[in-house]
Amino acid sequence: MSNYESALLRVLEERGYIHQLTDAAGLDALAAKQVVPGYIGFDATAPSLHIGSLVQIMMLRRLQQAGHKPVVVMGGGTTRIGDPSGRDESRKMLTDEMIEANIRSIFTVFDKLLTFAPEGGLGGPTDAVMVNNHDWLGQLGYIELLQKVGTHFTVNRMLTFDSVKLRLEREQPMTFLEFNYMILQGYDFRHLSRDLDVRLQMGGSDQWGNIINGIELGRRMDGTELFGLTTPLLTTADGAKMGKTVAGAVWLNEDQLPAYDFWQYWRNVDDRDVGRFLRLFTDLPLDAINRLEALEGADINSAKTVLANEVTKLVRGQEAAVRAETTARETFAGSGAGDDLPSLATGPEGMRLAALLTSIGFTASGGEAKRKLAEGAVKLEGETVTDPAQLVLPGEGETLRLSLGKKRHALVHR
RNA sequence: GGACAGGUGGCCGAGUGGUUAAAGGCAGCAGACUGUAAAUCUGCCCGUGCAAGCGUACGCUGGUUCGAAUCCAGCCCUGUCCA
Repeated sequence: MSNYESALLRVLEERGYIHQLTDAAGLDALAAKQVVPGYIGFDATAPSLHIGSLVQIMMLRRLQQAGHKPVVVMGGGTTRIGDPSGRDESRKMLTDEMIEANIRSIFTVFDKLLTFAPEGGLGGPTDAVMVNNHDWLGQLGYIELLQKVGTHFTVNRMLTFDSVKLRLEREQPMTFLEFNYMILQGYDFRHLSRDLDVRLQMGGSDQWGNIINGIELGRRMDGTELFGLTTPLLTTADGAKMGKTVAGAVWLNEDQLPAYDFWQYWRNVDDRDVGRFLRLFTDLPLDAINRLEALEGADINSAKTVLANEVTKLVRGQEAAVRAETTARETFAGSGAGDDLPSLATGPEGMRLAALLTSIGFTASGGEAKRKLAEGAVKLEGETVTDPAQLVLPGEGETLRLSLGKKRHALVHR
């Protein structure tokens, strides 16, 4: 491994963030002598990012910790086009209002992990800022775009990019609109380099091509030297993409996924992922991580608890982490039930078991609820129950514990 | 604009007139085993109903037929080649 001079690259290297780097020596020298504003672009297609983006967010945090300036670029403009990378199908269009609302919602998570400049300003040299690429992309006229940016791209080269090649190979359609995405994203970097003196763009490994475009563009248009860095594609040890669970994506925002479920995701990671995730997603010092990672057999469970606590603390706050852990301990260790479990009121009439399972979100349909009951997967107050028509009516002030399988638990009250 | 190929359940992919709610695989859920892990084995995997059943579903719209994902016509969409 290289011996970096700058704190930034040392940390990123040690903790496993670096996959590809355009000019390691150049960036190292720069970061060692001055503040390097660096940016990562994020999509605004949903009201929350999920943990697939957490590596990037954490990387911005490291950047700031190392004394540099994080710039969060929200793709308000590019979201209107849709990144063709990694997907076969064109993306749905969102309205401007939806995109604005998404950006506001996503900001709340960044605000926990980064120290931002006061609203509207650039703040101190290492204060984070969030910008929206619609602000500059939206003003570009088509002719202007073609003249300024389009002349620096050759179709020959664009066709060699993975995002494009993949579509062509799979004989999937790619619209001209999407084909333009890389031009716009390249322009982002160039714009930011002039406007905010940004010198570094980071991103997932699928963004390599886009990042290179920006670097090229900066060099051709302004003669500026820009740097690019990508993170490894994060898969879990068994090869799946990170961030999918029972209920779908693992969202960062509290209103998309309760803290308890968020905590559980980390508590349940594969043994083999524990060390890597601790390095990437927590601020724990490396020697502490090495100790935790070395645990074997069932002991590694305590490392997973640490992981869950630390990540939840960062993303959801200290209080949420404590609540989630307490609930987990009471639920799994004892036969009790922590009060942070999802809960549901039956109303004074009570509810049939099958309907209850579905309303609480354990099953997607009444039919599935019945099948799970028949499989003996459902427990009420620790007793296996099988009758879908059974009426569940907790007494006044009483709380019943309903479980699907070993992991999913909920509280039912009147 | 022309020729050819194609559009099937979350994804991949069989199926070319009835026994097809549609093979198989992946993903997912549950059970057993465990450590809230992995691997393995087993079951489940459109909706609704206690059930018999009913309702939806194979790009869209019509048609042929007792009966269509399967045949016919028109349309829409995609790809490849040609202009």
